[in-house]
Amino acid sequence: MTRKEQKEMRQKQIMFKALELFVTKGYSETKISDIAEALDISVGLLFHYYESKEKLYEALVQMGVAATKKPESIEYTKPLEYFEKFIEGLFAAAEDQPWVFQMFVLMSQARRSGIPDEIRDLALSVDQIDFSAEIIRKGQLDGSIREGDPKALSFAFWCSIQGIMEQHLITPEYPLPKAEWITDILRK
Amino acid sequence: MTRKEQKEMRQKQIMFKALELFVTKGYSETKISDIAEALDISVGLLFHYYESKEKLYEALVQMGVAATKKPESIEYTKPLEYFEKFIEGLFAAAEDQPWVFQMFVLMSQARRSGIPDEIRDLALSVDQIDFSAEIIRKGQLDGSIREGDPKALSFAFWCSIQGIMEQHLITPEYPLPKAEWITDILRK
DNA sequence: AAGTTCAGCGAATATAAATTCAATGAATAT
DNA sequence: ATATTCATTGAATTTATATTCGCTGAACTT
Repeated sequence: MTRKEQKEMRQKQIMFKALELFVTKGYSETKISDIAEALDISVGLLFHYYESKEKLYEALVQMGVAATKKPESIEYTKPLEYFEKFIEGLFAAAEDQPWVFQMFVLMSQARRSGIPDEIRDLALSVDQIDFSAEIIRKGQLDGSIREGDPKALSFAFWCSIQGIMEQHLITPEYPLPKAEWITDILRK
Repeated sequence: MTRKEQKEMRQKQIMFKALELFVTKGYSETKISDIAEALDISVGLLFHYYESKEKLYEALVQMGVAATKKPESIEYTKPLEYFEKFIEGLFAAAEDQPWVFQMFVLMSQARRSGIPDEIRDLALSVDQIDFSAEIIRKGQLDGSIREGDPKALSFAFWCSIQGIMEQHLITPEYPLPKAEWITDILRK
């Protein structure tokens, strides 16, 4: 293995393990040494790759922003379909690509307080609520989505998703809900 | 003011401020000195009242357990009513008694990992999911609640509530959803 | 009204976690 | 072949925060 490959592999290793621990245990509750131990590497090596815990966190958020901006936009004709497909895609990823799920939670958490402004702003740059409110407005026009402030509806929808995903990471033994149950928050 | 009164007042002051900060900033992100500064008291005084940060946290969870167990059980005839009334009560409290709201979030967070077992077990002792699953089962029998694993439905419902409340504490400017939108997760 | 308790303070200490650094040897470059 | 780079380590250091402690004066007790 070339050094370049090795380097990239380590970086990925560290990021994905950090992602996992940050979303399950919490950022502050996760010690650098927890990550190092989980990967069976020294603490020093971690600092060789990331200059600080905060930078590592920031790198994760950057990765999340990049992943979100990828133009794999969801195909849909009816507004409700958009939300349904989104949830199904997300829940399907829960098993084989846990990082998709974890990243979603990380991004939501990064928008909260207690996070350095610079990082929070990054995370806020890909906020779903306003975008979804637009789709909801369309759905209200064609009668598929219930009446009410589109932003409030969007808020309710995304917070529900968020709550479900956070909990699922911690207690994966509970079955995930059907996508339909959640979209019924919006359905007329 | 007698000393006894003074003592009780301080204890309450400390607890409610800690509750507020713990749920908005997070437990680890809240420094003891943050609490002291917010109350304009010395750090030493805080330790005069609570022997450690963790004990303070535990005292809060104890308070939450006690509050939950109070037999102010919700009156209802139809199962869905139970959930609707619960949400309405909770959301109504958001303005005038923020601590009700905050306490609910604290209890949910205390059930997660990263929390000392002893405290988590306390919080788990008043877990809603199993209790609600029973009510959901009844609702399925009388046809008011949709088909599906009652536990999964209960999980979806409570996680949604949790997600909404957590976010509301951090961005109170977003309007809270109508109770009906959320109960439609369960409605047939 | 003298003695005791206790709220309250702030500086000193302890602890835990993040971060630095010098040393090593294997991979790469010249 | 020799020199240079760099992944890696573990011990030393720094930093952040929790916790302790001795002191003070006001409130209670007898």
